[in-house]
Amino acid sequence: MDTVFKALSGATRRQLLDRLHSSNGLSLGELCAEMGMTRQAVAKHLTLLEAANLVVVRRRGREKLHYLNPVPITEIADRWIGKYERHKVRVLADLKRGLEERSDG
Amino acid sequence: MDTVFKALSGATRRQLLDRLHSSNGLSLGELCAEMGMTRQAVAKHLTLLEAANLVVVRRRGREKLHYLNPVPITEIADRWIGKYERHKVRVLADLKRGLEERSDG
DNA sequence: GAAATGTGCAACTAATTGGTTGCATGTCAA
DNA sequence: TTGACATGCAACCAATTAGTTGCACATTTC
Repeated sequence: MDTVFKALSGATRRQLLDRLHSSNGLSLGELCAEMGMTRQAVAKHLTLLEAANLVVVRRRGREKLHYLNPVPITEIADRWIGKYERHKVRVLADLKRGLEERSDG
Repeated sequence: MDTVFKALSGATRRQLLDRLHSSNGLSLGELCAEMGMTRQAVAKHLTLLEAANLVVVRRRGREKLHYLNPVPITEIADRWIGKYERHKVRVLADLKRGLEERSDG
């Protein structure tokens, strides 16, 4: 659980999750594109994401394919939002998002 | 949004949220108890939690009361879990939790 | 099997972070 | 208005982190 928060704490790692969210199953090389840093740096970040089980990998020949695993993310909310509180909070969040989209979205 | 992840990245700050989750509206002094560090350190952590809007405060005389705000936490999940994917992932998370409770809980 | 491609591992540096100490400010009670 | 309590602010230090460079290993292709 600790590892999940650690993994999510870095902007680079969140960006990697964004990439995988919009295009799942990318290789290390593909993930490096547009990241503006060395391949080794990206690989280190992916190691943390794997340790947190936020990313799972599958090898294909010399390539390593990365897939986003959303389960640990839901467990974050479960820690501080009670089961019967969820719906109420979701309504609030949706309302907030709606207002933001109208004003500056 | 960035500030939320930064705030959640520290174990001490997560512990503070735990305290507020089980007993909302505590003062700085009350939050310091059982934290095993100086008041100033705790105050710094609370500053970050406020900046992230995870904690909102209300002054009462010379005291500063702290309240947990769960909305930013739901927004984390929204970033990487699509609206129509939520239900499926929740079922998986509940299943996982159920299995864990049976085995080692 | 040699070259090109894709990845793995380790040492190093600059910047950030988590905690400390010391002192200042504001509020309540007598 | 003095003393006690609750909090605020700033300088400082040790440990962690984000990125780098350099080299090694594995797989495909010719």
